[in-house]
Amino acid sequence: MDETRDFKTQLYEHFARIGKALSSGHRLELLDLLAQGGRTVEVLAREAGMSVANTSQHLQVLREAQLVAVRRDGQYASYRLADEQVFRAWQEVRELGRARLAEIDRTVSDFLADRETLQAVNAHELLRLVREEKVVVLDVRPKEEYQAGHIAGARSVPLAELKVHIKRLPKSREIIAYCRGPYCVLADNAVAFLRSRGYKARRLDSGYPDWKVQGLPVAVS
Amino acid sequence: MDETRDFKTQLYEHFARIGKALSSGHRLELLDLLAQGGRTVEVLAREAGMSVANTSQHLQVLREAQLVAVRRDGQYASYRLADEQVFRAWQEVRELGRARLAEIDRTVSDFLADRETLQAVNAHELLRLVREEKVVVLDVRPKEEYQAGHIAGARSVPLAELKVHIKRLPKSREIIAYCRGPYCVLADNAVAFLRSRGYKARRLDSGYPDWKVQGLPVAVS
DNA sequence: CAAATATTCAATTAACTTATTGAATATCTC
DNA sequence: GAGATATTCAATAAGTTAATTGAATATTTG
Repeated sequence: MDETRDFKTQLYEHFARIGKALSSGHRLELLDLLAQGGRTVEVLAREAGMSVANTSQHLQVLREAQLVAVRRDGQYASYRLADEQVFRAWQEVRELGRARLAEIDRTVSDFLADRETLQAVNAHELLRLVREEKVVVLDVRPKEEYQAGHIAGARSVPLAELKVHIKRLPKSREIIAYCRGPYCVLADNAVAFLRSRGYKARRLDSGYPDWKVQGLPVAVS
Repeated sequence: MDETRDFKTQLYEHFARIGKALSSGHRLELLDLLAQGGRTVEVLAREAGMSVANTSQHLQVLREAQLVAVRRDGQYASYRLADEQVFRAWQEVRELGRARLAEIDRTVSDFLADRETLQAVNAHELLRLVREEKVVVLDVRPKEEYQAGHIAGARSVPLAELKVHIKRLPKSREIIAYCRGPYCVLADNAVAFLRSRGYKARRLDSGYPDWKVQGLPVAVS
């Protein structure tokens, strides 16, 4: 029965390829960006603060583990998540980290001192508030990410445009901002700005990909 | 805003600690064993075919990532999964591998040529069959694992005892065998043996931890 | 077809991970 | 308290991974 041992070793070694792909901070950041929609190498490199060559190499690793797919588009290579299950695996790792690694909470509250006062709304509460027309929902990600997919009924107001757009927001209704995910700071900044101007505002506790993967209503344009 | 970059880098680096813990075949095998219940270092080493020192080192890595917890018990150190979420993360990695890595299917069908003919039952079908009292359910894992927790209504018949126990099984009802997980071969062997003796038998397509994590009825004794 | 742009590849270096070995520690048993 | 057992630790050697650099390739634009 030593064949059984070889079989097991080989099998777990295969699964470990997935783990290896998830074992670098840079690669997780790339996956998290790709969860918002496809992107070129250069854009990914800029957004993740890495060199293009290094980004390309990490993308090769993700591609070998079949977590991302690439489509050549003229002179650009456009990468995207291979499928939604890849996001779910990253989400599971993220939630496990949040639950078990105290350092994560510490890092977050060092950087975002007022995270606790934010009273973030969860996805199901938000769905109810939207249905009852009690809130205005703002997608504060870059416009291209909104166009690639957004929460049904949300308006696109990239953080940079919020200062201008604010005049068109009602003070009578609460405003809910969301962005890429629970650790994305765009929504925190939006909420802080809105509150400083006397608006009632909170953030969604997760992000667009989390909303989508739960099967909640989305729109594309 | 370079502080934001540092914050992100640090945060993703923390999450990558979880990925790193999942990036070795040996460690995944240890987690999969621990999902059946707590075990000592020596037992883990024997079951995973590793040296005790090496097993201990891998367990330290898992412990630093907070995926396992240890309790000293006299001269033994007993390791267990830190919580059920750890199993879910491993399960997600496992399912992602199954869905995306063709090598996994190939490795399985090379070793278990008749996997396809097995017509495995899924958890919800099994639950229905049990409720309707249409089947006999056999837990073919070692007795200690049955005692640490098993599917409600299942009988403990470790594979080695099946030859003796077979006399007490009805030919009129179908027999469903299950073991540690979808890649555990104990249930395959049990089904092959039962069929060779003229019994109607199938296996559960997953294992005890998968059943439990779905919230289906379990028993302990 | 030359120049510009986007991406990948290959080579290098530094840093990290793994398995092995043997020693150290800690608990139990007599 | 001596001997046995279980686990961890420390040191080593071999193997792997990461970031950087500069060159190679491939596509578009003029």
